[in-house]
Amino acid sequence: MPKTNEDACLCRVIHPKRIEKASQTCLQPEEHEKLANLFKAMGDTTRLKILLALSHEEMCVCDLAAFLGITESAVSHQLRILRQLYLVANRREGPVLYYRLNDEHISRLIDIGLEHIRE
Amino acid sequence: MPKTNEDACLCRVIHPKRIEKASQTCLQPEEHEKLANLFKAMGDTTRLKILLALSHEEMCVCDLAAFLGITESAVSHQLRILRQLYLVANRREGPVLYYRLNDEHISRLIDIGLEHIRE
DNA sequence: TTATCGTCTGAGTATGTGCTCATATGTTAA
DNA sequence: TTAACATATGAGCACATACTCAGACGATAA
Repeated sequence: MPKTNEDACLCRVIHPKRIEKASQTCLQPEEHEKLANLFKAMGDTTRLKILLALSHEEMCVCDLAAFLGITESAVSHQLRILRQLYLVANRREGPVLYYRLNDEHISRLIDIGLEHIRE
Repeated sequence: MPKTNEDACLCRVIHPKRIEKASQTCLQPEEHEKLANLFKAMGDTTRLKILLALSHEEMCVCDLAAFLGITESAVSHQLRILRQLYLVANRREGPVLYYRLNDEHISRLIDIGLEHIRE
């Protein structure tokens, strides 16, 4: 059994020093949760389509529903999630709400994600 | 009712030109699915902790289980998902498998995600 | 005011998912 | 070979979630 590393534990192959080092990478619990929620929000095919659609031009709920082929209610539910996480923002023009990406981070995340899957 | 945009539809507030433009942002279905799966994989708190832990040094399943406080089985299940999406890679040393991040994209995604939530 | 339209929200439901447990696989040492 | 250990995998269950439907809310126009 290889115990080549001097920091290996005696009982099993556990490396206390590595675990200590790993614990330094921990985020604050709220930050960790927020970061996971950000990726989770982008990890749904419908929401990802919305983000891609908004990456070039703002659109209203009607547009998005017609584009995605789902009800406006479903779009609204998803937009709520994206709004709460500051992935999208909106602008009112009369009764119509126009949604857009909130900042540049979203497009950058998508670009890097695409780089990864195309590697 | 505002129909300020010349491309607004008559029936409702639907903008055909915007929808046409949005459809140009569509990815190939397999790519779209892969991209969503990538973000979905990073959107679970357990898997995100694993990725953060591996961001500085490789670790074996034992290490990760001890670090996360969950069973090795649970870790193995999550590592399988991360492996299949090429988020992590492993290296065998005797009976022990050491896991590491597969490439630089993962760290960059995490960094940009952190920028976003800290904005 | 009322009527209409765009959007939002709560309830209900079907599907997805992350864990535990038990077992299988694969490697090393005796 | 057998035994021990590290890891992987399948089944089952509890919980999360994305949709539809029905109705509410908010803005505009008559």
